[in-house]
Amino acid sequence: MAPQQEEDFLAAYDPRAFDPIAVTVDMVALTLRAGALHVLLVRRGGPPFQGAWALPGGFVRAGRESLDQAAARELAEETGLDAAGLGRVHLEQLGSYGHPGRDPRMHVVSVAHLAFAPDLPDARAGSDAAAAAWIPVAELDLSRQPDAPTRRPNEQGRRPGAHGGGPGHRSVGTELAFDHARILADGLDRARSKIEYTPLATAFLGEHFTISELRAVYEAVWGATLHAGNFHRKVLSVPGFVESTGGTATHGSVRGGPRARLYRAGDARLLHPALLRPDREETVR
Amino acid sequence: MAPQQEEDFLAAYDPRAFDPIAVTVDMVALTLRAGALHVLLVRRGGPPFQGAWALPGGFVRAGRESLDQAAARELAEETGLDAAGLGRVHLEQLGSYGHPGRDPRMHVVSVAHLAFAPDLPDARAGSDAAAAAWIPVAELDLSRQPDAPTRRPNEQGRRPGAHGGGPGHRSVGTELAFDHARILADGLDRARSKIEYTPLATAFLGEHFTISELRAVYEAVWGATLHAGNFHRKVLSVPGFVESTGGTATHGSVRGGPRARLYRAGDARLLHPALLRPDREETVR
DNA sequence: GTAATAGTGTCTTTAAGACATTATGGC
DNA sequence: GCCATAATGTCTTAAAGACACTATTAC
Repeated sequence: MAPQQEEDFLAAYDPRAFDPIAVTVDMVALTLRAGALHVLLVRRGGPPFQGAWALPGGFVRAGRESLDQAAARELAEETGLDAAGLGRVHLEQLGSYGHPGRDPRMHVVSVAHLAFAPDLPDARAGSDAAAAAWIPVAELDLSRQPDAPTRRPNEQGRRPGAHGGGPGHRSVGTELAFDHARILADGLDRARSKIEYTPLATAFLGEHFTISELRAVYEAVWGATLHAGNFHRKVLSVPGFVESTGGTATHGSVRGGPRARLYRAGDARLLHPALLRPDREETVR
Repeated sequence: MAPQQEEDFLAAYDPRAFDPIAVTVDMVALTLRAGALHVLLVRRGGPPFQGAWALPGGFVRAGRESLDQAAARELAEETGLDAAGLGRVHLEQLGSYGHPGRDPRMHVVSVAHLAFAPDLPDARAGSDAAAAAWIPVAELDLSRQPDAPTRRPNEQGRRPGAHGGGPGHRSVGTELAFDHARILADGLDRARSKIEYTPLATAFLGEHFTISELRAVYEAVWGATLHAGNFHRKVLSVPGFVESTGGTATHGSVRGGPRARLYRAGDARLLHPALLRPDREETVR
């Protein structure tokens, strides 16, 4: 911070000397239910965007918590998780969104976070009275500006009811408040690339899992089908990705087949070599 | 945002009802000078951390600019770049840092940004009276907590004068104010991985460059020496990374050799296949 | 001439992907 | 029996890395 800003700082001790900026955290919490990717949303009870879905979030408590702590607190409030439950959830910062017009009431800078959670019981209302629920990502309208894929928040909020250029055939009550469609889209992009280079796909599963369950995570997040045999060999060949528990599943698959062996997450923090998404050459340039 | 927070919002319209949180942007601006990576720093003129180096930055103007705009404005003020010059600089958001104790005066959330710039004239003082300068990264003391490499800001600021566990043999006046050592370290980590998957190493160079100059960027950012022949063939084999200008350099290298051909940045936004860093297996797990 | 560099060629090893094969279990 | 699945094997192709080699330029 530049030294002359001391003056600004002194002035800032008097909140009335500056227009305030509110700081919030918003959560993109993802989980897998019945093989489909779901995101935790709350229904807005008042204006603006009354009745629309929104990402859960809230104010950072000034002087009392860090951004990560605020995000963890919000997530716990909406999901009912305790500290032990939160320990099984992957939480990382996604990015900050601070366009002055993104909230019509005042300038709000939101620090978005991304969470990968195993399948949890139904969400409950948080400290507030809003209904929280896990919603399939595929049901949401995430149409965005065609020329700004995901490089960084360009912070152009979309108006409620304004339909974008995308195929809007399932946009009944599925538009998100504020710029939350963009935040969610950025979170999904991050999730898709994160599981390429890290073993965090295991954060969507229970402590013990089969290779097929792990493959289902990749298929849900990437929206692609993977070759079962090659995937199996690849996962086992990456050092530290998974380690065997020695056990096997109690049942075969729903449609039959041998009982799969069980694994747990290994100690690697990065995957070498990585599990690269198929067929990105076309969309990449 | 959850609906019950309407009340919070209404209250927030009166700044005195809440302890305020200040929102700033800080810049990690990197460039290459004489083959070494440099970062733009300002010398602090007043307490706290008087006399220490700090990242350039400043307050976000409430209601008047986005985070990216604030970051671009700060960078322009410190470097003297106009809009045209900024167009040749890569700018992206790095992450936000909001531990309540990171600034002793009040709770400040800083949205850090990362910039890759070609070699620029000497930095000048910004709108403030601080001296801004490009400092070799190798001269700075970036020792950090050994168990928290870079996963996300853990927001534990270091005390000035408190030496970490690293080899502190060049820490005379090279400690950064606030938590800026961590922010810079995170920026360097981001830069190191960003040039693996994107062609952004070209952002450190002029419009025309040779393959050797591009290799010098990778060597400076990664801190490793690369095989010249393999690097050359690899760069030319990645579609859209560079394209030939048809011209050649006017001189050979300082120590002799043929005149190198000139290239400019291609149209790819991601590199496929990527240019992976050598020898990461050991440090990775 | 000497030395260092630009650029290319060749070979080995590793990894990814397509496909086939065997065994197991649900129905 | 039927069929989908778990797990492994084989083959081809792509890519990375080690190394050699030629041509060119500064000094």
